[in-house]
Amino acid sequence: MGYICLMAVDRDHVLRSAAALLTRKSTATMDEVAKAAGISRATLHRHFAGRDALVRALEALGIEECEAALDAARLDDDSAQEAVRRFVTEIESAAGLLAFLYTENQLFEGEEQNAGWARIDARIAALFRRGQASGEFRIDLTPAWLTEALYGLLASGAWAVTEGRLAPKDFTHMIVELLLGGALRREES
Amino acid sequence: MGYICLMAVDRDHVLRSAAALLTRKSTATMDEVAKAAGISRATLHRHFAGRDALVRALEALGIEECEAALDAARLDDDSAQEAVRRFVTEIESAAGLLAFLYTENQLFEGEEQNAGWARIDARIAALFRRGQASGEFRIDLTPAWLTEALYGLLASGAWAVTEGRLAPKDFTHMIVELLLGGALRREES
DNA sequence: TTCTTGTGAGACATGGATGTCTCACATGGG
DNA sequence: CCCATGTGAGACATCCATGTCTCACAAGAA
Repeated sequence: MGYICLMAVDRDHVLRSAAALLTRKSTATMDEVAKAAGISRATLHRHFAGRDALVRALEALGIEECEAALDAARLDDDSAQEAVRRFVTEIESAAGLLAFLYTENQLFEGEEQNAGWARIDARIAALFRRGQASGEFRIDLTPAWLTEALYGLLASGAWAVTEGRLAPKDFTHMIVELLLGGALRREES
Repeated sequence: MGYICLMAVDRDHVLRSAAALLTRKSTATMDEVAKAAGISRATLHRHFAGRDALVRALEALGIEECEAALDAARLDDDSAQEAVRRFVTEIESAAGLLAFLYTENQLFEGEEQNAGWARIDARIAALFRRGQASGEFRIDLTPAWLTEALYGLLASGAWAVTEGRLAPKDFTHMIVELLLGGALRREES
């Protein structure tokens, strides 16, 4: 009975399809999500009890990918600047999902959010703090704000790509360069 | 008969209340919007034919405030850098509304968007282009991306403020400094 | 006062998304 | 072959936001 594996594969495929669709149209119907995954609404419902469960699962997936990217980026190696660069590179494929979850979180309002985000926030903020401590980053921009700004830029970048205003290949460069270097020209050092 | 004026005042008040509410909870019900404005749902309906009309009116208000901020910022005066600073200062009070409209626009999908945004995009992009031409701004970040990033940072800043992660008084500084200077420390010039 | 006007409250129908159910079918193993 | 399992299609009830309507009330003008 390999059905457990089969279920898992299908579930993941459904999740990926849903993420791809909801990135483009955050209000997509369960019917549309099902069609996008190539399954019927009934089967979709067998995997996820309801829309809420689906969003929660997507949130878990987003957190998972985010933490995987943080791990892969080796935040404690060499300079904080390079670590940021690596992280954005690693997170690129999940940026659309992040953008969806970023706005979705806005309307959770009262409810407590998944603890995973707090962990992720802490790791990213710690990275910026390390950069400040080492003298790489300026200290008048708080780590919390830099973290928030990074999310915002990732979302902006993901949307700009889906709407064709930004070439996918420029995604990482545009985000990292703006976040780290800003728009002003540097004096040649 | 001063009723026209009275209507206009009420309508504006309703619009402001709706903007404030929808900034915090973008899925708020017509009922909630009415309560937030201190009127009944029936009266709200007398001002705006439906939710769609309300959102359109908010869009028009956002465009109006945005263009007013662009005018007030005198984009063609002195350095592009200072013009950006002035613009962010001017737009601060409308940033929440902008953030709401920014995400709302994501789900317009097929429909053509209000031409006002194209005008605004063009003016902001032109500002960044001027900065590049004058040598103030680096040329590897496209004006279109800088414009997009500015929107993203304004939205991130507005949300961070409403959720208490950013002090309102730091709003302009955090956004402008990150956008223009980036996170890296500058060598003292 | 009387009439007009805007409003609030509520009833009511509508539409759309959702959740649940049944049933027929296809596939794959025994 | 026969049975079990997962699936698709569709019917169905339900919920919720929305849009429309009526009616009574309060405030202001004539």
